[in-house]
Amino acid sequence: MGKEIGITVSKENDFSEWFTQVVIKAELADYAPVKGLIVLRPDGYSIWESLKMSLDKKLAKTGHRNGFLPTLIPESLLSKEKKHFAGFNPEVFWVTHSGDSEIGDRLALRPTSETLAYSLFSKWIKSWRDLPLKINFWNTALRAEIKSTKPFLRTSEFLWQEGHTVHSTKQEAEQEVADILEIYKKTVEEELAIPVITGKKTELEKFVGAVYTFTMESLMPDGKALQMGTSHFLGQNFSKPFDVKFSDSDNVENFAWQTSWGVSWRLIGGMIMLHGDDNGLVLPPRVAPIQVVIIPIYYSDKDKENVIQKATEIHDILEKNNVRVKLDDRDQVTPGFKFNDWELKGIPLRIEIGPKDIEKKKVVLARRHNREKHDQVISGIEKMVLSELVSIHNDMFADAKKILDGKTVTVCTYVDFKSELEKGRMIHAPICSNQQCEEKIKEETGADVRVVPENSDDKTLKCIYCEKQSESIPLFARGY
RNA sequence: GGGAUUGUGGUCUAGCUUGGUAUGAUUCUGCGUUUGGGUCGCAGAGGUCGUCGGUUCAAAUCCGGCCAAUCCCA
Repeated sequence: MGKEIGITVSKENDFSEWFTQVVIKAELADYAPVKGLIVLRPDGYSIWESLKMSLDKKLAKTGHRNGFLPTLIPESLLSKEKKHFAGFNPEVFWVTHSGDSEIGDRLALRPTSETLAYSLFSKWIKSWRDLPLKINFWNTALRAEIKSTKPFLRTSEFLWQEGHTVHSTKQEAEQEVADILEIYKKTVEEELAIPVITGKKTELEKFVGAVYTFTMESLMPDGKALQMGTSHFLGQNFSKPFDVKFSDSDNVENFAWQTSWGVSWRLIGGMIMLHGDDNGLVLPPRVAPIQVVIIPIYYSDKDKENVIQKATEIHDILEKNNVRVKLDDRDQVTPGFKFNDWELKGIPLRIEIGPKDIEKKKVVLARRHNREKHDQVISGIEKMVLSELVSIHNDMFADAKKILDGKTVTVCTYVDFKSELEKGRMIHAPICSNQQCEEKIKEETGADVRVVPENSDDKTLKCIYCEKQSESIPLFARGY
């Protein structure tokens, strides 16, 4: 019995259904009444808050400050940069009425804020002394997703941050784009234990309106790549139409150099897919809303008193050491039920304590991610728990890295390319400078260039599609 | 963009073919019993059958629109 309480399908056999069940049953999120929208529940939002805090700290250190932008953008403004607008237009939600009266210049629910932010930047910036301008916005973006929506991965409204910076020189802006990518990578690896591959997007896949786009990609267990964050060098593509100008020290007017970058709650989707198992969610310790759960075990009232007292002591000492800890003192369910319950919710570390343990002055520690149990003496437990949490994170990252590396291959022919793709691999394959080859490969196989890693230039091989001289060896995969 | 499937107490579900008082389990509340990997018993609570409309004396059931979810293909 109890089958219907937990996850009813295996991750391996029915990945898609598994993912949805974990999201709903671990109480991270639920469906909203409108297509493609989800509601974040406290455990889901708490993970987002952890990411936000971690990123905010790093961004503050590098001179960024947070601001807030409204959701509505007039069409006249949104369409000012034509390529950019054309790229987004099909998925824009439009507000056409205010009450019963029609709005002349209809309003877009922001798909992204470049146009709105930059129309203001042109007002705020006059001199080189006003630069660099580095603002970050924590908000949501709305993009109408007609088909195959998935909680956290593809939703019509999503939480994200969008950073926008303005610089007086091209070099400084390019440095910013690279620095942010590094910050993103660090955050994802250190908070979520997700290994990523960084590099550039191709012309075909870059952000419309950018000169170039940096990206970080990860591979999910079903063989599809997930874009985890992007950082765009915008050059002067927006400063010109939006008139973002500054006077330099010689009092000559120049167009500014700009960047924009963002990560979304997709990161949470990636974390669920990568680390979760057949028992449910597995949370990396640094973002877990609860890091340690204590399960008291007792038979008689007398035992109960002793056990609860000891469990409370442990709870208090852990709390004093800044561990997010919960004592599950529910009386109406059995310890066995609690084990399953907290495993479903992915709590990284469990402490079991019963009469037998108290006699021996120890407890049982159980790790969620590999389900290993071992005894631990009570004295000095706070130090042990803190180091366990670090070690759990490291193990989770190492396991994920092993999977990623094991699923990344290099091929030289189109035949091999297709067969490796069917096995759910990420593939390094040489390609020429002709964009049509890239397009054809995407059309015929569904795989696109996820990222062109640094130092992947190579002119000594043959393009897997046309067999002419290669330009680089980018990384291909099917994507989310 | 094309196709298929689904929607019944919080959750899973029977009933639908052949229209007539909505089935069971789980959950929840109370009491007792149990508690080291999803205890058991008794009593009680909980449903506009996704939604709007049509057919009919009568619709969860038949028909249509819409909404939502899932999967497959481009």
